[in-house]
Amino acid sequence: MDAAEPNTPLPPVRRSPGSRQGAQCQTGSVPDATTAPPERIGAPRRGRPGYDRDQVLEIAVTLFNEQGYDATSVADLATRLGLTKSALYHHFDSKEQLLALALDEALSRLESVFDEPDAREGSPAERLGAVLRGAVRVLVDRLPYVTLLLRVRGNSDVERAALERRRAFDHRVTALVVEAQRAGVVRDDIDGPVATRLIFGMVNSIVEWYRPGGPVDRERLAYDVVTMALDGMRTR
Amino acid sequence: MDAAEPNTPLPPVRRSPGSRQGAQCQTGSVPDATTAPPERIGAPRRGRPGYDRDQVLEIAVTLFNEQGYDATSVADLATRLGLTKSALYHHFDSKEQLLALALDEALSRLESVFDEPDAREGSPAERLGAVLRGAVRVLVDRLPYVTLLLRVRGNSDVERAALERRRAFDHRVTALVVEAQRAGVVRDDIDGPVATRLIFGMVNSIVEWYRPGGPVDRERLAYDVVTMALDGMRTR
DNA sequence: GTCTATAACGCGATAGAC
DNA sequence: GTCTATCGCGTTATAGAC
Repeated sequence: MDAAEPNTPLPPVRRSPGSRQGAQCQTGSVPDATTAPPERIGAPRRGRPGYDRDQVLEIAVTLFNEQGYDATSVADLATRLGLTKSALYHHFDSKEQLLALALDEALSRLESVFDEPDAREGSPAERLGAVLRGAVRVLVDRLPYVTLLLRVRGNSDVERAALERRRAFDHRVTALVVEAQRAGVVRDDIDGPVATRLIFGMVNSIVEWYRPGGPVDRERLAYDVVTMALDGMRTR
Repeated sequence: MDAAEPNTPLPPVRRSPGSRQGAQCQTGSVPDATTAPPERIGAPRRGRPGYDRDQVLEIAVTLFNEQGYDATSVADLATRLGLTKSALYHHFDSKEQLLALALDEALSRLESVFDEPDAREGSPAERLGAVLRGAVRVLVDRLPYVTLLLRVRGNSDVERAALERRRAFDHRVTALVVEAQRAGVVRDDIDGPVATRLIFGMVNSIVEWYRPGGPVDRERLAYDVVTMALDGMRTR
């Protein structure tokens, strides 16, 4: 392990519990979906704040992103949360479960993009635009989760399952691109799958530099990405 | 460290010595470019193939990409090369030096893109296109090196220096984009730096899926990337 | 002199006992 | 919760083979 960022100063952890956007529809298959009471972990026993499950998860994800999943020990996590390992293990089965929950959060959100009305109606190009816009919003709103997802390299069963699900998502977008090509609204001199991958490269790269609270507005970014993807950079 | 892959069963270690894929392509202007005698490491003493420095480096980089830099031990490397740790240490100062050499290789190649004639003459848009095309070629020709570079997160001085150099490269491209905007050949309704980052996202994502010897041709890819970056996906 | 092998050092982290 | 044994890591010392 290296000296990376020894002790980052506890980023703003706040998060509204009921902020699940996107028609849940039958995308279902979201195992936990904690819409229940915000149970406290690490109770206010000695003036400590106490976190709910979502907050614990988000802090874990942040740590995974900072140090890498492997390099993050459960002890690190416990320290950051101000409680003991055993307390953590009382609420979560394993470090890998935290990873699985985080990846599911990112994937569920991404998949729900297809359920939004704009993504289901209109021309292929319009639907493609809606999906891309939705994806950008998910990236921005769930930045640490998607960041973690995009760094997964398939080093375990959990990671491989996430990669598979991500691929399925990509395929759905590719199908949309190909459909748009057949409809004549998207150039067909570029291979559909290649074009789709390049677009995803563009969208996904957002996690590398976008920081909430920074100068770039979320909606502006979503618009710019779709515009650049569809219309390119050259003056039209 | 985690259980992920407890003890990977030593993947197919053998590798034919002369299997350097990807046209060697003397893109020129490569600083070190050991054009000297191909000194052998792990001499043919006992029927071992023997590698030159570049080959050792490439194998190291491949391992770093497969397992991660931290998770790759010098012993792993030695095993893969069919020699002992100390033999390795005779030729290289440290594991980190291997990393530094690899990152320098990637960065030097990328920087040299600006030196090519096409990148120095013509309109801003033309030069931008040339730089992007050159960058794609470097990515493809030096895939493992650039892959490693793009995964660097600044966990050590060597990594931070590489990040700094990479940022400098990005700034030069951003300047080109802004220049092209002022010249009126690039849309100015999108923030130049944002657009540049998105373009880089597109270009850099190539390392995630492109595989030499696959169905996608290098020159075709370079053309497609520049076309999509400048003209977008929509039918024109 | 050039290269490689055996052995071991020092350090950090992890795991188990208490 | 703290302490301690242990292990694996990058790295080095020394010396033998070409």
